[in-house]
Amino acid sequence: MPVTSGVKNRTRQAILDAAIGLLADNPACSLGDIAAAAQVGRTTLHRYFAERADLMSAVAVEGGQRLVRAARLAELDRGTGGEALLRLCREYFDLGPLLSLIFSEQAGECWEEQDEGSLVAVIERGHRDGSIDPVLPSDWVLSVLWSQLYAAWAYLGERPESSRHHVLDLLTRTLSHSFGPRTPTATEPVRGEAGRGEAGRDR
Amino acid sequence: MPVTSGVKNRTRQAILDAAIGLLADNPACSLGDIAAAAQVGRTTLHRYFAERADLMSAVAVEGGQRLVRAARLAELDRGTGGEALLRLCREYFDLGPLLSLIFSEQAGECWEEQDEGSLVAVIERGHRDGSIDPVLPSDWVLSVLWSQLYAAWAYLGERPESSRHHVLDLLTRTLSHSFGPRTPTATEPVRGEAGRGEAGRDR
DNA sequence: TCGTAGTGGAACACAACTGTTCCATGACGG
DNA sequence: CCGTCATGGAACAGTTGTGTTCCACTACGA
Repeated sequence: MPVTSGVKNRTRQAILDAAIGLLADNPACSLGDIAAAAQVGRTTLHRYFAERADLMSAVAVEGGQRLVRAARLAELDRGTGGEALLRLCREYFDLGPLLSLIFSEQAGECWEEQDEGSLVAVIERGHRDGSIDPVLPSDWVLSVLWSQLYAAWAYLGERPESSRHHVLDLLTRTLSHSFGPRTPTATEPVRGEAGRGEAGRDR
Repeated sequence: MPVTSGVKNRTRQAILDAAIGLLADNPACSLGDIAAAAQVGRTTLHRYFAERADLMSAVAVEGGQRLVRAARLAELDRGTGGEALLRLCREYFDLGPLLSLIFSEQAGECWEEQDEGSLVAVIERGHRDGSIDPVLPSDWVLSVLWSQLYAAWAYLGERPESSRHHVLDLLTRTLSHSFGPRTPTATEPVRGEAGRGEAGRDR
């Protein structure tokens, strides 16, 4: 198949980028707004994506690809599970507005698919190698990861004075503390955990 | 002013409850849906809230009141800053769907207002008494608090098999780890009522 | 120069939501 | 029994977004 002329590729990409940017702020924004943001006529937008649903699924596919690319860059096989997860977090942070979109789960729903599985594998590796608290279920760890990722992105957006680097620093700090049984400079036996030992937690 | 008849109060409250529940899932839901969920005619809804904006601001006011009430129940003055923040978190968790609404910041915008200030005060107290890592800015701590609160609520909603108590437990664990520089036993205040005197853990 | 690919604008019908008006009904107290 | 109170339904006009059609314009290669 011909590679759709290059011009069409660029137009299509511009529409997708605009869609991601606008939908992140307002998942109910109109196609007219998206077309305008992409500097494209609404007619042209409809020429590329016949219905709104088509655009949405294309955005989902694009987002999924970016996620996979980020995961590859993070080299999840390297180091402990906890380290890999933090590297992934840095890569994800660069996804920008896509974070809002994924987190609000407005567009598609199959963001992760195959991804989900490999991330769980990384977390379980962390459970075994001691870099992630084994008490925390994998899907809970993922929830915390995504929520803090989104929080960091929103935090950066609301505070132009704080640098991307600074926010990323706060993020990795709180995240690693959340997961690690006691990652930072082994502060010593936590295991005592007074008060909660006997309570029949967990069912 | 008369207390608006009691019946009207109940109707008004039913509409507000339905609105909070539906808007949490879909901030763009129609007034017809809200009226139906409240088991009320659309006409009646318009009789209480002339325009959509009126309903939205009433929801914002209602939410703000619930926030203040939760903060009062948390007795923020007691114990270390970190302990107070975790107690607040438990109270906030009970707000249910309101969490989604507040977090997405769709409705009004003045959710916190006066609240914001007192929360920052609690966090700064935690900075001083050593229960919250002084390196973390107050607003970042708040961001993490809200995002994980929302994540926990969503987590519970997607997994009917996990108990409210279990999720709350995961939440306080990861949250306290996020904030505390070295406060392993900070998760103690699970009971709440008993063991007051132990609070003197600050340095 | 001509034909084509890619585009944009104008117009249209259609659907959904909104806000309003008018009227009918059931409950309740005097 | 009658009046009011609170309500629900039906109908309407107005707005906004959607999806489609048709036509005009520009750039570019043969």
